[in-house]
This record gives sequence, structure tokens and C-alpha cells, in this order.
Amino acid sequence: MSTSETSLSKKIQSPTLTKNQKIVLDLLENSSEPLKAYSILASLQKEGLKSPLQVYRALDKLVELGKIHKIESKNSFIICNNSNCANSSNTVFAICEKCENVREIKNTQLFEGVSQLAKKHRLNVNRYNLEFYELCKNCKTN
Amino acid sequence: MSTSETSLSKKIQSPTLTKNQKIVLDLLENSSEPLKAYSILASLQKEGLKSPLQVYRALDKLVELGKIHKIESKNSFIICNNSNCANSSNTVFAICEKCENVREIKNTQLFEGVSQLAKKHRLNVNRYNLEFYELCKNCKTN
DNA sequence: TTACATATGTAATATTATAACATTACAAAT
DNA sequence: ATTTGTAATGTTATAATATTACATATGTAA
Repeated sequence: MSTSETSLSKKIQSPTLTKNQKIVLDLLENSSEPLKAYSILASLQKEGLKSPLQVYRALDKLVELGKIHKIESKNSFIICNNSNCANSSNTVFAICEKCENVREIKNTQLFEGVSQLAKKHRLNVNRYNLEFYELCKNCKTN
Repeated sequence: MSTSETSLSKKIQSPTLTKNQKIVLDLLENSSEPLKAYSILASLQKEGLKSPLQVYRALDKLVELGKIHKIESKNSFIICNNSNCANSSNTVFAICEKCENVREIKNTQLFEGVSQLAKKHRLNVNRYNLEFYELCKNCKTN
């Protein structure tokens, strides 16, 4: 059995999610808005989650894998809807100052525009997090 | 005593800081790094601060006035060294991923570059917070 | 098998932030 | 000078967010 092949392919494919990671990801996938760690815990107690740590560990891993993002200014977590994230791990969000609605911006040109701006100013940036504060459509009309 | 003159001049100048606001601002001005609320409290107990709320209230006000900024991803506060901030309230930071060193970027072109990018992509942005993650000079050489 | 890394479960605790409410300080209007 | 309104303060208690520590289990590789 060519174990070398196995280990090679393992390295390439993204790791299988564990049970806790899966149920947390599931919940976030089906949520229309960012969720907080303790609200995730409350929602998933029927699935067997019992402690904050179980949630935080799953969240940490999912962030690391680029499956979800943390909205730093809100201590909450949102599913990633941007296939680029696994690679770049840059994030751009638009956050409504009134209703707190958050949406991830996934415009490649905008992403690269920011990276280029950084380069232009001699910043050697590994990744960035950009939070735009706006008044969302709904709140603007109401 | 011309009280009218006094009150007039008060209106024009930016509001006088209160005692708590002053001592918190002082501490941050003399700090080479961002500080956390509870470390500020500990440092200022000899000046009479007794509760977290006193610190948070002073911090909130100072942020509102643009005198300091909150580093969202680190729950800490840093003096503003950018005279633009009182107006725009946009913030750009470079954060070292290794040593956690934070510096505020105050390049006007970069500031405006980001604003223009937002406009270009039809985002109607009131303000933004941009956190660049890098490896700082020190950590790069060591 | 052994060894190793990763994930889990659980309890306790640390850290960050706000609620609630009574009081005080100060400037503006009368 | 007194009243009135707003902002700031002081204080206690508590809520919300996150991590430490440690014992156990699981999967994979040598």
C-alpha cells in the first residue's frame, strides 16, 4: 500500500470536519445574520453542545479554515460566502450603523484594490480586515 | 466679570475634557502601546478611578471625540496621532501578527484611496475601520 | 503496538462590558 | 440668584465574552 500517496492526498484535500465543527457550521450556514458564540451554544444544546469551549474551539477551527469569519467589532461570526477566502483570508464587510445588519462584500476588484493600496504605500500585508459602516437600504428608506 | 465672553468661548472650542477623561487620555498619550480598559483602571486607581464603568465612559467619550481609537480585534485603545480623525473617523492600523504591535497609519492618500474604492463599488460608506495584519520590522529580522 | 497529534468533555475562572439607579456639576434660560 | 436641563459621576451588581487547566478519547503514522 503506497502510504506516501495517501499522505500526499491528505495534505492537499481540506480536512474533514468533526461533529462539533459540522453542527456549528451548519447553524451558521442557515443563519441570515451573524451569530454570537453563546447564542450558538444555546441553539445547539439539543445537539449535545454543553460548554462555551466546545463552541469556541469549533469556531476557531472554522475561522482558520476560512469557512467563517469573525466580525471583530461585534464579537460575532458569519458564514463565508466568498470562495476566495480560503486562500486570501482577507475580509470586507458592510455593517449598518442602525440595524447592525452585516453583509460580506465579495467583489474581487475591491479586494485587490485594497491590497494594491497597501502595496503602493509599502505595507507588507499578510491579510486585512475591512469594516465599512453604512446605512443599509432598509434603514435608509425607513 | 464678563460671563458672556466666557460662555461664548466655551461654545466654540472643542468641549473641555472632564477629570476622568483627562487622566485616561493622559495615560494613553504616554503609552507606547494600546491599553486595555482594565489595565487602564489598574493604572489609574491611584488617581481615584474605582470602577470599570468610569473607565469605559471616559473611553467612549474620547472615541466619540476622535481623540483615541478602539482596536476592535484586540479590545484595546490607542491614542490617535492623526489630526484627520476628528473629522473623518476612519481608521487604518497595521498590526503585527507576532508581537501584536499596533501602529496607526496616517497616510492621507491611503485613507482616500480606500474611500474612493468604496465609492467606485457603489458603497455609501459613513466611515470605515481597516486592520492590516503584517509582520513588523522587529519580528521580521528576529 | 507505540507514539503522536488532534479533538473532546468538563469545571472553573478570567476578561470584557453593561444595567440600574442615585447623585453631582455645570451651563443656559429665566 | 434660581430653576432647569444635560452630561458626567459614583457605586454596586451582573451580564456577556473568552480562556485555563486537566483528564480522556480518537485517529493516524511509524
